[in-house]
Amino acid sequence: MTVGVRHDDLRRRNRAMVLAAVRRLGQLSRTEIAAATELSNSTISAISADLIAEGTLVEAKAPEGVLARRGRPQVALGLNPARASVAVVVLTLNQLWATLVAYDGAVTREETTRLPTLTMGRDALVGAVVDAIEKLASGGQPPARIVLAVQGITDAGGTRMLWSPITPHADIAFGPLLAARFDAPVTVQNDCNMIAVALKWRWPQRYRDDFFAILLSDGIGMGLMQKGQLFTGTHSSGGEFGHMIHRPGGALCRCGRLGCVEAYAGSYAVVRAAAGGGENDAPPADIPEAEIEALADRARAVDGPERAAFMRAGEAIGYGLGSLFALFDPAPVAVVGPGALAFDMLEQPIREAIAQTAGGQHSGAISFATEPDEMPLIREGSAMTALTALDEEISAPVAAASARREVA
Amino acid sequence: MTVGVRHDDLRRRNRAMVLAAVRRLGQLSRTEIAAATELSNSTISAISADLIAEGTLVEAKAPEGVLARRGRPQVALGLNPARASVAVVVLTLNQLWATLVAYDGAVTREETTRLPTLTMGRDALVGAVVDAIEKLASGGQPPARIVLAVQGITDAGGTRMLWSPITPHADIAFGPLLAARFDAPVTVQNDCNMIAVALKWRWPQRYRDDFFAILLSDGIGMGLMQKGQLFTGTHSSGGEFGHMIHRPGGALCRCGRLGCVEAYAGSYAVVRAAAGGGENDAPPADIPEAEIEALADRARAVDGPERAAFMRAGEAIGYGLGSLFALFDPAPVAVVGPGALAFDMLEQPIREAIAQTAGGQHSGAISFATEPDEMPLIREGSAMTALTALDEEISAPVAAASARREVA
DNA sequence: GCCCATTTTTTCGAGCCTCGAAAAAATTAA
DNA sequence: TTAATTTTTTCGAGGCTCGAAAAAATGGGC
Repeated sequence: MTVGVRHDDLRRRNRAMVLAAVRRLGQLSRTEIAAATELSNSTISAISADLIAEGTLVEAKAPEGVLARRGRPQVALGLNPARASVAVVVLTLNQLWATLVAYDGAVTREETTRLPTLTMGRDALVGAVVDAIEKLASGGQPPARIVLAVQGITDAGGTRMLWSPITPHADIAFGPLLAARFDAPVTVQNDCNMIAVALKWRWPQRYRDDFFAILLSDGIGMGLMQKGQLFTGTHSSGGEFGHMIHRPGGALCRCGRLGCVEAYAGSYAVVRAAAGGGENDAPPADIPEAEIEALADRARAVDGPERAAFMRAGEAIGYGLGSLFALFDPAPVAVVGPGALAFDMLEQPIREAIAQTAGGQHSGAISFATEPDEMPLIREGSAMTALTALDEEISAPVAAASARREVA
Repeated sequence: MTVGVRHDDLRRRNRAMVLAAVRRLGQLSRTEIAAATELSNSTISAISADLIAEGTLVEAKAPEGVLARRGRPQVALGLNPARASVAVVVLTLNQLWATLVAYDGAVTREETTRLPTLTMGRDALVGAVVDAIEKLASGGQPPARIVLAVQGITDAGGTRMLWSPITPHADIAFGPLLAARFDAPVTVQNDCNMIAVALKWRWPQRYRDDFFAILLSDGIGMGLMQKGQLFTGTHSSGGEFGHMIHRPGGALCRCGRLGCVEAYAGSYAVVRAAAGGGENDAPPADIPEAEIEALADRARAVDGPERAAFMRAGEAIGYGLGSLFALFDPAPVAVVGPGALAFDMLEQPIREAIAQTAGGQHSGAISFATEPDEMPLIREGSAMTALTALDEEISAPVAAASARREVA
């Protein structure tokens, strides 16, 4: 049950700390690493020598146009891009985005493929992912890790996609299938969780330990950072904000249930409501983005059913956030995805709704930021997820590394 | 930012592991501790010698009627009750429960005081807590730690009570006040969180890493264990399940807002609804338990407004749980407090409501257990919270301990 | 009763790891 | 060219854990 700390763990952890510092802060001298990790210079000297010998870190040549001070110049250490590479695949409705990322985080190769995800067979879908990764890796070193980001629900272990709106097929074990094919660890991740990870990397001062990332798109998703950790469910990717119940017995949701937040705030729900249809009408599928923008323009111009639809969407999101704040406490919110383009209409009803809830006590202090383009975030978050996992893996084999060094 | 692991941490952590193993599993021989912690016998020998020399552990004399095997008999180590004691104070409506607990977890002294919490002044309330602890500690060693459990919201740091239904006074800094008076660390904890802690200690196989403890009383509270850790908000004790919004603009809650779960499921809400009053009537205060039992009996006997009130309560709880499950995934639920006595009427509407939600996918697998008496759990959870914090504190001073040993 | 088998616990030396201090290295300023 | 300065490495000390061996403490069998 409770497991003691062995002696080898110490080195492993400190190696991990060094890698984490370099990954987060970029090129750092040994002295700077010592300051960041609070380890002694001698320890950093030893660890970085190991990491350089292994090819994990490299000494940067140019000290950059840094003003030359007196004394021995610092030599910056950086992640060795050639150390390994990771593959990121993002699967969305009718599209597949594949990216190869070097160990230092630089994007090496990118491919985008269109494919009919809603009508494809299960095996064809898996095959498409395999093909994409194969194409990425062709001619280069095989990826050391693979992250597949999907809309929908994944399992907490990251081995399978349990359900996704992009395909009628449920419970696809992408993890084992890809791992067997490419002989590398694979994790399947929820797209919104990757957005949250990316926000933290990209704007660490704004999105530090606690924040909500709400994806407003066809569906409604959420990624949540709590106490510096990505929040996940106990069995699944969790955080299904869009399927919290806003109005019991209310509007028909794409998931088949009634009254979910998404059934009011998903773009299909807005389109349905604006069209004046009953809230239990089957939701329209695959709405072109242009249609929604036209709807938003109309809503801004005229106080008609379109505007009412956006107001109802904002209200649903606001009440949902209020319940969320009752559980997690208020924190900054990032509104991501196409829906962010209509946030000017959503903000007021959202704030009004939150003010009606327990989370509204400090409603003035709740800050919203918008980011309409979600794809770069999903890819960046996935890449960082893969790379930090790789860092952990690289930190482990102390025995192997020191043995190799002795031989040399 | 990222901080490396120093060498001293190693011993400290392993000492903590040893204490945790003995606390969780009871009297253990050195060999058993080694097995539980996965540390070597030699390490356990060294650590336990230190802990015994400090007076933290003691060798148990009687090997109990354990069947005598061949070989050197194991000598069990246990927590030394005289090592320290902790004080637990539970503040509820009109009552104060104080308990002194020895280091091994045995209850040494208990006191219960009645007091008019709703009408008392702020200082009088603090004074009552001080008096209770003074009385507990009189004649013995001063408590090494104090835990104060209260209904309502506390801050995440455990220093203050932000809001409680038992008093009109908000934001009382019990922590600093008591700490200054008794020269010991103090934490202020939410009662439902303490229930969750207690459930985990008392039935570790049933309530392991993930479960919900729902307190059904005058108000509705929740304690939540997620991934083995007590869930708390980022700024407050969090998990205000009772104030998630069940029906936007719905029934008037004790908190002043409309449509909270508690406004349907708190006992005041059930009484109000059963009495046929409007759902926006001011909620009745301080309902005697007998009245509620009579209401429940009536509801069981006749299909009238009383039964409808319980059904509506169950529905609110069920929808709330459904939203909770959408975020955290389904997990076992413990229904604690007086409301558990009416759970026979609540279960069906709860299950029906959950089945209407995203969390209902596995609604058959969701298990409920009831525990009508919440006070023993609150006290036990508070005591274990104090004692495990003390264990951590005791694990730290390695340098001091070994220095002392050298002198001897 | 005595000796042996058996199991627990302690002791001891080896191997790592981190740290502080001192030495070495690599510059700029004078 | 030398002195000052800053970074990095080296070296020895001190801790910690571990495995193996020794010591301790008991029951079983003759």
